Amino acid sequence: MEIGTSNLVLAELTRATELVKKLQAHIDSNCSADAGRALTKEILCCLDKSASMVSESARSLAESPRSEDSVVRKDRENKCKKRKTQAKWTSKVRLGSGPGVEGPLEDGYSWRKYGQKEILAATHPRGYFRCTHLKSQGCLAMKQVQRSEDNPSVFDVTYRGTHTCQPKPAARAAGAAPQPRNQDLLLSFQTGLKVKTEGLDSKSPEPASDFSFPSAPEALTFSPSSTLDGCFVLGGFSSAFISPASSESNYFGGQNLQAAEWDFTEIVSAATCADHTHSTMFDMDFLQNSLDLDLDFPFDAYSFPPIN
DNA sequence: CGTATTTGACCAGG
DNA sequence: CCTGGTCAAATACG
Repeated sequence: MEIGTSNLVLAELTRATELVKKLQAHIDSNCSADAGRALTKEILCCLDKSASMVSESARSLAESPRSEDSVVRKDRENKCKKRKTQAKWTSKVRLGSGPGVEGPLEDGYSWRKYGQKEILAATHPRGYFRCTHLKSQGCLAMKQVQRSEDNPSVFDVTYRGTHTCQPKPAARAAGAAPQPRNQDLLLSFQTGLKVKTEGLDSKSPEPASDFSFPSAPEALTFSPSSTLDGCFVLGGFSSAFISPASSESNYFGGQNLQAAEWDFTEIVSAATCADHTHSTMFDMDFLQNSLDLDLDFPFDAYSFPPIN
């Protein structure tokens, strides 16, 4: 198995072990059944992730054992790279609108809508947005927004990519506090916060057009996660991925990124087996986010010289 | 008049 | 062939 994958699996197993210990402690001190259930869920998820990592790794090895193949494959991927790489979404956040506010919350960035699509399994269409500064600054951040099925005042927002754009100078009114940036949100996820403003107010009847996003300036509400303390172990992951991803020398660096790609895809998809209100997946998504920056970064983007 | 949104067409992947 | 994601022309907005 690949080194990176082993690390990931190891991290998951280690985490599962820790959780089992915790569960044992809970049982010994006959704590609440809820806490126990939460732990059990966590553990199962860990094991599930590990299992899928292992099976995916095995499959991958069987499919492309030789390097020539991967060269060919890479070539092909370059042709249809767009879909391939962009089909991966990174972080998911549930946002409710504030009282009296229609539409999703302002997250501190300016977005331009580039599409809307009726989704088969959803009653409400999905809106597609990309950063306004895509052209001016090559900012690749995107998001997709969908009104929740059960609670119309809640929006499921899925982010992809990291903002590389600078905050608009003009938009900074003198003395105004900086708005929360996406990175901050992600960091919050990392530290175990969850973003969920659901149920603040649902007085808003459906707007005439069932689905509209008049942007309204509104602060995000953060609530400390009530889930497990120290809910995620970053150790194995950071050694395997965070450092390379954050090291500039590894940009466009080579096949290891290719390999890392499916690792993360797998992880993220596996992470969705967790209750989506749980902060774990945000941690995962955070990692994916930083990697995606590498994979999706256009070579002509500002701030990075083209490769020779 | 420049910028943002809307919306049907188009395309890739499954 | 179906679906989700993106493009781009037309349109609306400030």
